[in-house]
Amino acid sequence: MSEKQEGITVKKSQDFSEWYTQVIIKSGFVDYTAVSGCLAFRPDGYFAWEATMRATDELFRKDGILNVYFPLFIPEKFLQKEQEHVKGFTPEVAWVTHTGESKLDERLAVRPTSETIMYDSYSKWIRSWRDLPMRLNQWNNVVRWEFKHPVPLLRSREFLWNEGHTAFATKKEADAEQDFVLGTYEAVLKDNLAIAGIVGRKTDSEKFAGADASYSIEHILPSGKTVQGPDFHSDGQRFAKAFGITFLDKEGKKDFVYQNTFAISTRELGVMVALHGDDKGLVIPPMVARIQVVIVPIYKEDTMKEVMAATKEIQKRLSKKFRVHVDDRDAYSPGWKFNEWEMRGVPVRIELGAREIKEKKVVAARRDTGEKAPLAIGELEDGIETLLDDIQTNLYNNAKKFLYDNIRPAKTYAELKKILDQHGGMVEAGWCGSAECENRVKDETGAKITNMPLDTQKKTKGAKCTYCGKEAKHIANFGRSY
RNA sequence: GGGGAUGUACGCUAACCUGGUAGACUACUAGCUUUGGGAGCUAGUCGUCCGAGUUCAAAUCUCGGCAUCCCCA
Repeated sequence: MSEKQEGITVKKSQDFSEWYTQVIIKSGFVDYTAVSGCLAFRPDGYFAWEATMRATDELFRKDGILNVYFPLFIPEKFLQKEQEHVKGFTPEVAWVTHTGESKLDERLAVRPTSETIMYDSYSKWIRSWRDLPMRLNQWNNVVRWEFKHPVPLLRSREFLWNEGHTAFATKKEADAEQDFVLGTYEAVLKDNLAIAGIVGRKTDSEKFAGADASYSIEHILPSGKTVQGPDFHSDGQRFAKAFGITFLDKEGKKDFVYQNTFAISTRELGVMVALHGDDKGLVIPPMVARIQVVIVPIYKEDTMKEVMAATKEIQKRLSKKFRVHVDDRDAYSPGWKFNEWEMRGVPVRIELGAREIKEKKVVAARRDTGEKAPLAIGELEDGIETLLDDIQTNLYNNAKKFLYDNIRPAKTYAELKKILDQHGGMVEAGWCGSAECENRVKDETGAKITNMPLDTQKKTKGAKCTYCGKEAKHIANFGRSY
């Protein structure tokens, strides 16, 4: 606790960008470093990522996905092997060209994603149908040096993520993985970061470089902009053909594997901050909070001994079930501490003074609503547990409500434009499926198709493309994205 | 991809136009005093984004770079 900061000086509703930057930095979640676009994750921020990572990893592991690790560097010739892939990533690759004073014969890419280096190994590891499915995953960092204007977490040049890379004998088996992965990501987001998103299919022009089809979970931020969350790609046999990943099937016939890739990244932490934070600062969902409960002892000189003894006692009890911190700094007033812990987003604060000791109750303040309520010291564990559960649920419900409140249907193109300008968010509209209409809308409004939600596709009957008026093949969500 | 604005201490800001001892608040350190919603006093520490140019002299003027923010595509 070496530094203290003033509070947040702008309102979330008035200047979202400024608010976001202030909250994320002043709360001590992450910080800028000397390298533009590359962040330092501070203990609270990294804890939230670790919690998200652990939850995801656990679900992957239970389903049979195994963790591996591949090099940070990728030989240039590997990137060249799949043409769509190289086209998509080349503009943003950072290169290693020298070691010491000598120039490398072949420069090495700092991985923007690991398909190419992993699949080179897959081609050696996979020989028979007995080797399949091969479902591997790695937790690592990647670098995409494209951005003109980085935004902490939401658009960082280096970010942390998982990259799952699986290989199957048949398309059917490969496709069957999609529901599991997207369902896992949805659950992880809900149960940990308390955020929601729209699951859908990307259009051909927005799909992953090298994939046959891409699926994503899309978020809406309070600024009205959309942001892509976790994704899943059906790669078909494209990479298998480029990297020679073949196997002999039961009949002794040689075939290429069918592959999927999928990822969730530290960008989700940015979405969490953006959605839950308020004018007082950060609000961290209990599941990912490094400190879930902060105890602020309140004493005068004559009550100090008694209050500190009670504080230690309660700390000892609560630490068995929760992540607890006691703020015993003598130099600061209780009011100062309240403000600081609120800015840092700690879910529950316990106020404990002579008055509480006498009444055998503490004051518990919840960060999400700001409500203060007495809790009986005798039943403190239950009371805190209920409170933390409530906060987690409440944050998720609010995030979900915000999401759906900001998706509005449009029947006509004029309506679509009007909604984008007035509200931002997503506009649900019919689309004929042509790249031409998609691009026209993008050029004219700046909004692209975030995805085509899986659960609205049945509404296409009778719907028209909002741009050309022809019969709609899809219901698409349009939004201006980060 | 195009345009605009801004860079002074951890943060916020003054001096810049009109070149001449970088100052306030906050934070930080020490001591005293205080402690139920950002407490006070005293003393101290820390700064002109980087590089080049003009000049006796540059935070200030010029050029370049870098960074941050905003708008448009």
